Amino acid sequence: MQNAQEINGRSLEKEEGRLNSERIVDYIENEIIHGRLRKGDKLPTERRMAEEMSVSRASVREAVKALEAMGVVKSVQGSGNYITDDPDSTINRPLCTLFALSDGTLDNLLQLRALLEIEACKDIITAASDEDIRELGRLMSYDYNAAAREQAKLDSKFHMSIVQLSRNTLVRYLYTTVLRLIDVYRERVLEETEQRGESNLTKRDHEDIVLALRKRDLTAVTQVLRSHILLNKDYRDALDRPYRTLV
Amino acid sequence: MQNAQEINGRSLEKEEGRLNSERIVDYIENEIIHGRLRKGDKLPTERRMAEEMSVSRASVREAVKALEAMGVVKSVQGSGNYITDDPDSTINRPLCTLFALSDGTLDNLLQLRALLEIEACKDIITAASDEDIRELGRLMSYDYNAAAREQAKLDSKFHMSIVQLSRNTLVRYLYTTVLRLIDVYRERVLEETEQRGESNLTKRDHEDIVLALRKRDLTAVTQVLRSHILLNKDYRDALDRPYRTLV
DNA sequence: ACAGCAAATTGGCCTGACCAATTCAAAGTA
DNA sequence: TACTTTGAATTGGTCAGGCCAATTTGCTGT
Repeated sequence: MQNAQEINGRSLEKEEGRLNSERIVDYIENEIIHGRLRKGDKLPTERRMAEEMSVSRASVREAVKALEAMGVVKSVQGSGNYITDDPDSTINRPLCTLFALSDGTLDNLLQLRALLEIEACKDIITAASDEDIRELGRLMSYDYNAAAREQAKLDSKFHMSIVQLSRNTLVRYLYTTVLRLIDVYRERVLEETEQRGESNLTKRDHEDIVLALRKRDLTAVTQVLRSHILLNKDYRDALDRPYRTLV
Repeated sequence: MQNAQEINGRSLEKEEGRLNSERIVDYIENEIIHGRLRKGDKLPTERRMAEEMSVSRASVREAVKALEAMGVVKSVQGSGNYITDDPDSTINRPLCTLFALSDGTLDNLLQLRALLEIEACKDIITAASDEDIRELGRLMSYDYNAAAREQAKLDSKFHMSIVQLSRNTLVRYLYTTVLRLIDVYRERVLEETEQRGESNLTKRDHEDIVLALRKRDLTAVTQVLRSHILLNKDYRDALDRPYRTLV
């Protein structure tokens, strides 16, 4: 088998120390970072890549699976491997298990959540249209007497909608992940305690948030958000325990 | 070949739709999240896992490579696969290419960086010891006349040291990643423009930061950090261009 | 022009083999 | 006894080549 190869004039020599699959991952990552491969593009066939890079298909597959784990590639049987950028499946899972490994606490999560959401609100206050904010108001008017589980879902949706108005891609991505991590815990709590009313507090908070946004009052929105997120009594008992032990 | 299997009483039936490698990833992730596998632990042999789960070693390897891409596992030839939690190799690369895919701008990055570092400073001001802050001061006193590249490296180290004092695991992790993304760009700039003095500004800022921390003055530290990070003229021309086009 | 079907394509998975780094225990030595 | 050496066993890295299953493609007949 050959050892040196060229693809697009780029050398793919068998470097010392690096695994085949790593080299392939690097190559594809590079193509992406430099814009030669873009969202939706189809990668060459596994068999073809294997041949071009003079490696076995097994190595190529390991690379593809790695990229898929990073959420950069999506495999479709019978069709091909495609570049994607789903922020959900992406950073999400890695960050989740990583966080579990790291003895991070629930409080860590909530703190970051508040940080990101407040940042998004800054953007909203300075740049969002009145219509955008009105839309948030509509999202807010859901049934606050529905089942707890359903309600939690809508609550998440409300907050997600806020953050989606941020102009910062990274903030939107990370918030998605952080909120999901929190939701996992929330779900767990719901399983155990099942139901419980008291969503009036939530309703009140949500109204206050939208109101403050409408007034473009950052101080107010910051205050409400901090208490809404950080002082939620559902979390109080668990704040300082490692997230890992909660889910 | 068998289809149903049990490991630790947990069923691993061949579910519809899920890939073998995915099932294995899920299984291991789960073991981690629930604390049954911890940092430093060694995974079972690839051959053993393959046998236990009734799949081929190829599938197991795809799963292991996926976990490695997420930074959760580290493979060592001849030795084994180990649970790790290196925040560097971890979230870092995925986030990097993902960010490249997403049209995120350099400004997005800097904004988030400021956010995280200021959050860390809050922690420092309320909880760090005077000794910790003195240590920062020592880190700061490096040669501000060294080569630009060397200087950039020390600058990063200084800021990293600040954030490492945060009690929030997630903040520390994310900052590492964000800073690295920025450094990639910075490195690029250095390659092009090569050298240039003017590090007195940096020196001044760093002094101000440590001073403000020493005084436990959050307002001051916030102000200095924001201008230090956001108003750096090196970035000015590139702020609104997609990060992808910069590296 | 369209619907239906069959072949080609493409990813998913398996077997079984060999290499290379590491580990480990037995044998040898000081 | 304690340390070193060394070779076998272990374990990840890679390969070849095959079969299956989903999808795509293109031909065919209406």
